Amino acid sequence: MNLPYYSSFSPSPGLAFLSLEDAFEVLAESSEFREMEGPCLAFRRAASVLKSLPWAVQSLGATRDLPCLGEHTKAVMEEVLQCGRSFEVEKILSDERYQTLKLFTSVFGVGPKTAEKWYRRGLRSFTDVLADRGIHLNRMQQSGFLHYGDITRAVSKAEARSLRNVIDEAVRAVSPAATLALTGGFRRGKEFGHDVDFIVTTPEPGREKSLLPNVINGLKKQGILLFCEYQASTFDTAKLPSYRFEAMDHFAKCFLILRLEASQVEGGLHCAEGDGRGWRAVRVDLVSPPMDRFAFALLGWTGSRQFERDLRRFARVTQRMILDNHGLYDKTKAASAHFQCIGQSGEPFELRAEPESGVRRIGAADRQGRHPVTAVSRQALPGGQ
DNA sequence: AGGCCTACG
DNA sequence: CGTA
DNA sequence: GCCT
Repeated sequence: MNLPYYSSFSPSPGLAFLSLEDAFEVLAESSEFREMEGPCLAFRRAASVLKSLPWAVQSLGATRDLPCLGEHTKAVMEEVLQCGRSFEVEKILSDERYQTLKLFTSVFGVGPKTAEKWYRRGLRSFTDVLADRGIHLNRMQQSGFLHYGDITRAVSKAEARSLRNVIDEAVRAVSPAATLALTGGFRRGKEFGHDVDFIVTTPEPGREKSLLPNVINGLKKQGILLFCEYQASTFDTAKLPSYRFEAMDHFAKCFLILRLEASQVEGGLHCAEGDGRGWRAVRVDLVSPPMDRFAFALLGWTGSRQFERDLRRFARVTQRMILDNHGLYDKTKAASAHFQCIGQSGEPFELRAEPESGVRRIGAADRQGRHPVTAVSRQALPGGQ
């Protein structure tokens, strides 16, 4: 069986052989910390290929026709398959620099560069960082440390459902006709996530501009807004109606940290042993596209990250199209410097690979393996649900 | 030899 | 630089 | 590091 190069298109129950997958994730992370972006991506793809398989790899021969697995990754696999461990991976895991950078980058707002900076200063623990007078934490990092325990703890499906109610109430107070959709990992059928993503849109044109700020204000008045970074949309039809592509930048969105009350969660909070607070902090993302862009936003925000990468590269290289969260553009039908946008005026768009390309149209759940659903169709559009 | 998703704050 |  |  031949898998397409764009590996995360494949079905993927992916329960077994976590150790192989984890081995590549460690190698990817290590590459990232050493600023080797190429190898990092290659190991991520290798991990993604393994995750996408519906069976457990038990011999090297079974990986013969798989993409993204080359000399190095196969050598690691042979080691793991034979003795259940890899010398290279264990060396990385025992490395002080790797351990420290892994710890630092687990903080919301701290990436590889900042982690590296702190490491070079000789800092090795959170205590070291917080005690260093020479370190200025930005707003995001302050929140990251303040809510570290809560933010790094998984969010349950029950907590996501409860948050849906909280957001829905705040949205409905602003625009009763608005549509709210749960996206991200929970839309892919996951039981746990690290945050909760929503798309909110209103049928009243132009209203989406004030929608999010008003929702944020509502949450603030409730006293449950712990962190908020709001990004206004740069979309402006009045300015450049004919230059759609360049005018299209980004939808309004916000990264939030919300206070979730235990009393509002069916079955209680997913919290630490002996936590008597009765609430926890949760990362929440809201994105608010104009209604005619709902489907593209949903496609872009349903993920996973590797799936989005593969899908966009596939659109560009194989289909000669450009895909982003706003639309799909046909490069071969470009008028001067601009592209024609596909799938406007409400008809469902399809980025459907033909059978000979070895790729099929799939649903959100297929992006990590569960029941089949139609990913992008009329049913996914507001009013169709 | 050159690319690796794309776009924001 | 960081977020998704 | 893997692919084109």
